[in-house]
Amino acid sequence: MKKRSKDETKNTAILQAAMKLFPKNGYAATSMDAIAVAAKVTKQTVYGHFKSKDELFTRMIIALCESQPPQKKTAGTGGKIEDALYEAGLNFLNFVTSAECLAVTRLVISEVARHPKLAQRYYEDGTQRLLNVFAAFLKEENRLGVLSIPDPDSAASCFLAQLKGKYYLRMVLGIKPAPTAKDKEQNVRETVAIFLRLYGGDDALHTRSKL
Amino acid sequence: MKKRSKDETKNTAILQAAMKLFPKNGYAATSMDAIAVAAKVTKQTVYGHFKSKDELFTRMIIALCESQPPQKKTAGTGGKIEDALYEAGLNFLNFVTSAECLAVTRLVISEVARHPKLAQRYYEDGTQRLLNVFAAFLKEENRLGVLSIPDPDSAASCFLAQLKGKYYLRMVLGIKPAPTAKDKEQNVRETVAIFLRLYGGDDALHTRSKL
DNA sequence: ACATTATCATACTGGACAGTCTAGTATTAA
DNA sequence: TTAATACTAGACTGTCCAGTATGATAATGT
Repeated sequence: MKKRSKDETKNTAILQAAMKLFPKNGYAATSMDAIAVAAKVTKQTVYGHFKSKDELFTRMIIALCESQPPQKKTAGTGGKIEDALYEAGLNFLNFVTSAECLAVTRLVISEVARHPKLAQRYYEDGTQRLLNVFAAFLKEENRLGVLSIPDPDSAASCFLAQLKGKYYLRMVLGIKPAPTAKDKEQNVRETVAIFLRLYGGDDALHTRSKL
Repeated sequence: MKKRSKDETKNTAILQAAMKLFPKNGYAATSMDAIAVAAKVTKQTVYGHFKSKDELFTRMIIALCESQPPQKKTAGTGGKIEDALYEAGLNFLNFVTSAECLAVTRLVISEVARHPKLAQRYYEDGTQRLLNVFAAFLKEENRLGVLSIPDPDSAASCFLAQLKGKYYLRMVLGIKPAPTAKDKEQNVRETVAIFLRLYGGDDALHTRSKL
């Protein structure tokens, strides 16, 4: 059997072109020709690597999901719990409201009817995972005695809900004026304050010990 | 000047066909022919009433915005504030997670890039307005002495954020299993509890006086 | 009554685009 | 070296669809 393997670099070039064009223009308005051009490849090659537009779209979204960096844990590093929550919250908010993330989110939402499994996957690999990471952080703080939250999963959900609540839908809908960096910081501060009022308990507990 | 006016019933038939088909299939996948058929009208007539697909789409969304029923006020009707919040919250949540509302939301989101003004309008006539109504409700309760919330707008935003936080994105993305009616009720109860812990102050205040 | 215009019915145009085909060149496993 | 396969280049097919054209009929304001 003589078999030449397909060029991996072309494959990723095609995927990357798709990652650029689909979120920018939407599924229908992105042509396979345009993707081929952007990937500097012939249309034939595109069809050699992906058997249809639909498959390319699907694999592109999956690749995006898998390329999401794992959120770093910051539990138990000393310092005030407020600061840790603030940092985690700001990271989260900045991530989900970044232009790229918003574009992909809109894309996935627009294809919910035709690609329900993709939406499911996107949610699990995105929102769900971040929720779990944050809940794990809270549990760790619980264990360290810094916090004492009866239901960390629920609290995590509450925190992230509050965080996104104010600006997320606005930004998905592209409402102007867009919130500034200061707006977001303010939002995170308020959210942390609310969270601590709800779950912080005694003020003396808010500073984490090293052990 | 002799002028025959266009048939109003045809106009609304076309709009209604558009309201049915666009949210169901999306902009690109809804053809003007299909709309004409659904409206029991010729394509010519469609173009007689709306000069392009784009205009029909735009007017359809605007008509939807305008047809949204004003949320009823329930301030100062006696009974516990918890119950009033619960009722308002459940109404809100059921409304925004109804199949029709979700479909339109997805549609507007999918067209953000091409119709930014429409998204703006949709937000203002939808979310924004409900937010204002709820804030007005809180202010009224403030005035009646039932609540004493320093910043009712912020509190309203907080309440609705918390309400949507848990299930809204899930439902926009069509994540299965979909939350049941009981799930939603539970969610509203939790949200009311959180709200009252944050803003309720003294427990004695939670029962509203008739005056 | 009459002219204007809405509506119907149906055919047509022009463009976009998914996917295929052909034919030639380059690469690489055996 | 050689046979298979990837890739290039570009033409081609078939379909879908927005929007127009034609030509006839029906409604309506004057």
